[in-house]
Amino acid sequence: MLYLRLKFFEVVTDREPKEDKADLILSAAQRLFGLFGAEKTSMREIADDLHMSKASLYYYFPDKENLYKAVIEKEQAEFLDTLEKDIQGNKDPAESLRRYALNRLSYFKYLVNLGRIGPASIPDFKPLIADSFKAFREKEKKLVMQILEKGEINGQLRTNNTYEAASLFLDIMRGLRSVFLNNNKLVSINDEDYKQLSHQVAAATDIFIKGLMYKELK
Amino acid sequence: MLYLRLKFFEVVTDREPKEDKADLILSAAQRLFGLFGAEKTSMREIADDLHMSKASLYYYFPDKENLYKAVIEKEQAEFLDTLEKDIQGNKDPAESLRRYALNRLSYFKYLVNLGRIGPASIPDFKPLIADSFKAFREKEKKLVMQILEKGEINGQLRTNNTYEAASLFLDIMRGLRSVFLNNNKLVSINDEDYKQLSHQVAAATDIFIKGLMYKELK
DNA sequence: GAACTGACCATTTAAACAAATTGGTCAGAA
DNA sequence: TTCTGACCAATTTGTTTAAATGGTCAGTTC
Repeated sequence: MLYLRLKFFEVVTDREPKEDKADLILSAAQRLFGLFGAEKTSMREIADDLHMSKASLYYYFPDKENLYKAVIEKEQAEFLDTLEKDIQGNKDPAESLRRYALNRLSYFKYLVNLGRIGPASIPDFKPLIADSFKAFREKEKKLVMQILEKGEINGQLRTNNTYEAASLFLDIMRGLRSVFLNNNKLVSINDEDYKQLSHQVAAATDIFIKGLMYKELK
Repeated sequence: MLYLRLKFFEVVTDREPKEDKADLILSAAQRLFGLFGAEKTSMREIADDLHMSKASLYYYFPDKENLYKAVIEKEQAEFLDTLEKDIQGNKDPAESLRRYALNRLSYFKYLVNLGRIGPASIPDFKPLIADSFKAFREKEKKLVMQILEKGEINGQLRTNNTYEAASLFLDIMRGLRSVFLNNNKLVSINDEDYKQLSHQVAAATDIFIKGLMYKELK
């Protein structure tokens, strides 16, 4: 009976945080990677932080690279989710595009300020991580294509090729972020920087939308 | 008389190549910097290449950084010159913008294939060189502003703020180049790459122009 | 049998030191 | 005025050694 109570108690505490071990590891890794960068965070540190053996980490994740990948994909999934919901709720394609641009910028700021993007990640991503990013961009592209197609249908926007237009738009956005980072040699983005970049991104989005709304005048 | 002939002869040979020593040094440096990168080219190598003493280089250029700066500014001046002429000859602003974009791309290809831009230049430019690039971008901006203003006058293009529009356009162009380089991890640009990038840049320029030509429909 | 561990290993990385190379100077020769 | 060899401080490069790291595995623990 004592045994049963103990067991029951343990089950309860185990359920209350609603996180299994893999999630705990993921969170710790996320925090430490954000603190020191993935390269400067050892598996030992993560294990110590969780008061568990390093070997245990390898029970849940095959290697460090896959752990890092899992952290990144978790964040990407979260972002894509909120993005999708935001778009679904909105009817006007032009407005959706504008909202995408600013949401994406906010995610960018988050990544930069966590050191996930920038000079620190110079020994740039290994193949596995690069694949994650590529897949993420493809998902983004699909979302933007959906927006453009909606605009196409109601005759508001016109593009010969939705895929190309979406690619171009995303590359322009990405390019502006990249140039902004390079121009200012930033390691973190404060409110002032963010305001400036938002302004530029909004302006670019606006012109892009108008460019797609353009009608030949006869 | 013999002395006079000798002197005369020397003056002639000196004029024929039409290059003084500083130019010779500049050319050698340009070639070697292009070959090995500025950081991996020593002043000794440049001097040896010219069969002169290293100390002589310092008679013409105060230090290595300024020599590198001179090389870069020489190239920039040449590019800006051809650009300016190309624009002056053209009457249609939209067409001028399109031509600028492609000319600028060609200069970009030149710089990349010379190793002047890309992963090799990671310990990125010191203050002096950064200033040169900044000045170059300002000159570019002025040129684009001229184009936009011409469009403004004949009512073809409309922008609230020519300066901002020019900045945005240049940042978009720069961003696309940057993204292209990062995406493909390129060290040199072949014809296939170039064609692809040209296409994208042309498409972006087109949408940008249409965005500025947009008229509110009532 | 699933969850976990300490001890172990091969490979990277860091530290420490010496040797070579580098950017830059200068008195003086041509 | 143009150019040089000899020279210097500082950085880069090579080399060796020690420590730390990612990863494995036989074997406990529950």
